[in-house]
Amino acid sequence: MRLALVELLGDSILTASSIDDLHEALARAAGDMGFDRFALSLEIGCGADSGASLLVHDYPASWADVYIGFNLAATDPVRRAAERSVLGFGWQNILDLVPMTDMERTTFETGRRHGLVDGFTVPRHLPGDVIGSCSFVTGLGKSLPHAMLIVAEMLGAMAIASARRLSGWAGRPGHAKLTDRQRDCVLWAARGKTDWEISRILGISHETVIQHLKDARERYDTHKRASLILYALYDGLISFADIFRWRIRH
Amino acid sequence: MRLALVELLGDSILTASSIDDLHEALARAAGDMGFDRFALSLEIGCGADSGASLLVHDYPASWADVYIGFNLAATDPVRRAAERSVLGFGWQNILDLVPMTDMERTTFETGRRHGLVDGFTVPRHLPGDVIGSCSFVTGLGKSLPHAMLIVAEMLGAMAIASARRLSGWAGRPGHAKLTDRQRDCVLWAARGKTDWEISRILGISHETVIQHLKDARERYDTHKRASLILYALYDGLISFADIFRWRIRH
DNA sequence: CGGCCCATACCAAGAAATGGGGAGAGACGT
DNA sequence: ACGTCTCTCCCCATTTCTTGGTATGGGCCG
Repeated sequence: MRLALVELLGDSILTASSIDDLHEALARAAGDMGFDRFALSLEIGCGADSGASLLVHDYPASWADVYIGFNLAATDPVRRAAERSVLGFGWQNILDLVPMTDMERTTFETGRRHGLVDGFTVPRHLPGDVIGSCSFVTGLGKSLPHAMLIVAEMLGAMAIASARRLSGWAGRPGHAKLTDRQRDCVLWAARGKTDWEISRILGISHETVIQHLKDARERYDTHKRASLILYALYDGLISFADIFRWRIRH
Repeated sequence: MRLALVELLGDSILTASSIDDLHEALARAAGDMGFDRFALSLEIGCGADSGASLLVHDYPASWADVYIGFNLAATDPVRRAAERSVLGFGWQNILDLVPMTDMERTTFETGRRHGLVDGFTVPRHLPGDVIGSCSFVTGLGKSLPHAMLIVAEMLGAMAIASARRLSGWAGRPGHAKLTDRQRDCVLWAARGKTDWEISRILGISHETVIQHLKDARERYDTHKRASLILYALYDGLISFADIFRWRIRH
């Protein structure tokens, strides 16, 4: 019974007491589900603060060397798709989530030649805290175990939660918090307005807008308008919905 | 068989063609799992002003009125825990995730008096995009259907994905495509580099970087560097991990 | 009360981005 | 062979952003 599999394997993943434990538990889980390999990736503590990254996998060493050596993560479509999806996805369906550049296609094909033919990736994120994904991969001459994808979805999520716990990251120490007016200015800046336009919109002087954005940049310890916007967006102070003003119907 | 339940109910949730459809599917799912009620919340924007949100639920009207009227979301421990958890959690375990203030305890107790005694909440987030949670709730004299929590975890995630799609967030067609080089420049711009710094990093002339960004802006029909970055981010051409990762390594 | 935060307003100088031109080399497909 | 696209490079003028200051008034809290 598949659900018993979730509970059994899930327990060993959630109670792992070390990264090595987790490696072992995930390797067994991947095998039991009918996959050949796994990879768990965690980016911890992104945003204005620096954090750490964690990578646990049993990919071929040849591929791992190439991947890390040439920083292929930068052109890995799987990783990027993982940040645009709420649910797990098969690698065949990546194009439904994100467009692929030529470089990314190359990275994907290179992986395939190293034996990473098809896979199922489970994304799980906490804004301002962690960006995680867990992939289960099949090799040559094998197709994804479709009946097991639901199990993979659960186990992948558990693996990410477990890795986050093991990494000892207690969350971001302190959000840079903006005042209401600062946030207003950042929001309108994100909407593409100039300082002068913002001043007309908010009914305050041009110099005041400059001052608010100056203060906001300082709080985020950055010198760039674009970075300020990105930090505020990542922290959830503003959102794409705010920026593009899309209306959600009820 | 419980996993068959996931597949059956999950299908009706994922294929819902309207919010009303989704409401109906979730109500049936909650009942079939042994819960009494459900609430699905999609948050777009943490700021109070235009922060669009989607709320689908079958909570008692009396509670909904109080919750919205007094803006209890601001002191709802369930909501706050949902922003700090990777996996679904039972309301009994909220204290493992976040400390609770007196006000939050009051909100929690008030909900309990309105018949929301215990619950299981599934969080699911996409940084810069959506903060979602789906709760399944039991009433008086009933305990959580523990065997069904895994099913709830899956169905809750599906409900969030479905609601996100229905709200018009997913499936935005017509991506402007950038060339590889344009994307490189946008990415480094998102990392807070000036045009001149980008030229040194990519080993090309300052003028060329300016040209690439000029072309990229034109493709997205914008006149602002920040907007260009946001569009590329929204379209999935670059990601938060792309933007922030390099910091982690150095 | 004095200190702190917030919002408001102003000035000046330098750095950076933007918009308007133009141009050549190489790849690719029809 | 021709057009299209990409990547590369350059010039100029103008706008916008960034940084360094200063300053006033209001509100809140110990």
